Amino acid sequence: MRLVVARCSVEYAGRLGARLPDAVRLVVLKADGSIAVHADAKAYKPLNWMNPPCTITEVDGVITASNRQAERLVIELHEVLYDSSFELGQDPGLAKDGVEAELQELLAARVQTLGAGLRLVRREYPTDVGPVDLLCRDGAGRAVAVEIKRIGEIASVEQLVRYRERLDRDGSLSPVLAVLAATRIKPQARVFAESRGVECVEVDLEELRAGAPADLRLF
Amino acid sequence: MRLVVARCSVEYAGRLGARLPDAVRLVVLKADGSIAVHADAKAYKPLNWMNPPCTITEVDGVITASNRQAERLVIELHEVLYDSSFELGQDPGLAKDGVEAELQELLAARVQTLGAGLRLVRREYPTDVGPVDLLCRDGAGRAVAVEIKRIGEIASVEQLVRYRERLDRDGSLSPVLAVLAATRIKPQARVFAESRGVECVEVDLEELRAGAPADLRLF
DNA sequence: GTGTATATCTCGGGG
DNA sequence: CCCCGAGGTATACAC
Repeated sequence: MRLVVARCSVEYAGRLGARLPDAVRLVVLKADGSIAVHADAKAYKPLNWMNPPCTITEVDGVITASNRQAERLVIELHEVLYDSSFELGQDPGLAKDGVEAELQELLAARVQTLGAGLRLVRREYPTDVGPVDLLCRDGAGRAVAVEIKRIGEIASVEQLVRYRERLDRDGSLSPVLAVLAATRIKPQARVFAESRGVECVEVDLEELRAGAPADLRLF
Repeated sequence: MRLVVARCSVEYAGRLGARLPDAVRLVVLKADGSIAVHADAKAYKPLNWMNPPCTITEVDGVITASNRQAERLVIELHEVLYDSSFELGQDPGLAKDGVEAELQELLAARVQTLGAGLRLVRREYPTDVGPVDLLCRDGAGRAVAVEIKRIGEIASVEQLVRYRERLDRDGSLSPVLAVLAATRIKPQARVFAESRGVECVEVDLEELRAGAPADLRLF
């Protein structure tokens, strides 16, 4: 990893055009061939960048990065305050929990949390517009499509309605009920769900993790 | 801006949990109070970070950042290879073109590109599910809702259909036509648009910029 | 503040 | 290769 702090101007031409006037910035050149330009604000987003694979050349204080799509990033270094390289090695990587995948796993093991009498048919049930998170049958044998989200928004409802529409074409499933399950469902999403006949269920991640669904805790 | 290169381990607890084992990484502490941890790969995304506003403390080689939502980022520095600060000053900022905003501006000035006889009623016409990019009337006086995208996808069509549904409740507008305008429209979006009675128009950004719509160039 | 839409989104997975 | 979905998305903007 090479770190350059320099007064520089930057120009990007590709999916859009962008220009950065002369100022002091941090330029990071990483081992994977990527390059990023950072200002002294915003933790997450670089001002300009190019992802690998790209080829980077440096001639007379002008760093040029370009890729296969003919995007170009040109950094003119006017005054270099710092320029040094470090050997970092491969990163062992990031372990995560609490994402949608975990929620799906927990709910698949306890679909009755989503409605009394529900039983799981399949996770990631395939349709030709994408996989349904959970396909279930309720106590009366009706098919139930479940979409799982951390945050339930309008787009989540639309996604689910798209799936239901497809599943309804299958005579062995139709008519299909739809349930949106999320740790939080935004009010407007709830209203929209109502208008589309989609049931909303808010689930408690901590309770699911503890292994005791709320409906069993009542006793 | 303070740059620290160090062997470190990192832990984040908040919207999810994440843990980074011991390895050499770059830690960037910016003037706006943000902090980011980078590996030697991926131009854009830090491994871990915390956005401002957050409070950062450092005690005995342990940097802790926390924010109002009680998220916590803890970086344990085990071996510091480099640690230095730079004065960068305020960045003059990024000028962009070619984004959706430019496309909307160009199309607003030349709505006839989207259909003969069209005239603009309003940009960002408000509905209670969000603003319609362009509201127009066609030669026959019918209301036309236009959604503008760089890339037209299925979600774009659904967004537009949502708007149309709302606008149709207004007797002075109903029945409302819908047009999806984009520099590129994906095939599946096109099929879906057809099924929803949404017209698709691909527009040429270069031609729009040149100021001469295609339909006028025929003569 | 919440809610909505955009992004050079990035990133990963599946066909 | 493209398409699609998730993200601690971040970020801007309207209400």
